[in-house]
Amino acid sequence: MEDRHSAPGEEKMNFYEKMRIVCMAIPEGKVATYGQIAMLCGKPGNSRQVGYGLKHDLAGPDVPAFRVVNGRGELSGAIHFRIHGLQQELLREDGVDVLWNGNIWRVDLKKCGWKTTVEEAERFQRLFAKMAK
DNA sequence: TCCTTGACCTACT
DNA sequence: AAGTAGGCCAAGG
Repeated sequence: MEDRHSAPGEEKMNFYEKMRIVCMAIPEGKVATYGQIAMLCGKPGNSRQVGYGLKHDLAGPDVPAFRVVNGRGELSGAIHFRIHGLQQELLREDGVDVLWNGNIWRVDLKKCGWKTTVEEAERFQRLFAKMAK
């Protein structure tokens, strides 16, 4: 039982459902980090679960997983796409510059990172609360 | 339960 | 720039 310990009125939507909402909101031409998504889901510190969820398709189909990179702008999940090189290609189609540094593909977060505010994060929390009602 | 594994993160060199 | 150390935490064995 999952919400065995939840108090009355407490959040009922699970992490991966929230992940889907947040990922779908990443603007075209921008990228988000695992930590940023975890935070927007109301779970700062759960960045590893974002990667886990994407790897196992727990956020549902057609989520733009290719727009998710690590905190240094590296395409650390590229290896896990069905087709080799797919993430780079999709980002390029998005208009994002992807560079090979001799070891791993990366993007410039300063330039194409999705900038989110605390207000925006709070708006997501209210949305989740409403959806779980 | 305890232990290991990871599409991670920050701080520090 | 790139590498390391320590921390993080859900999942699965």
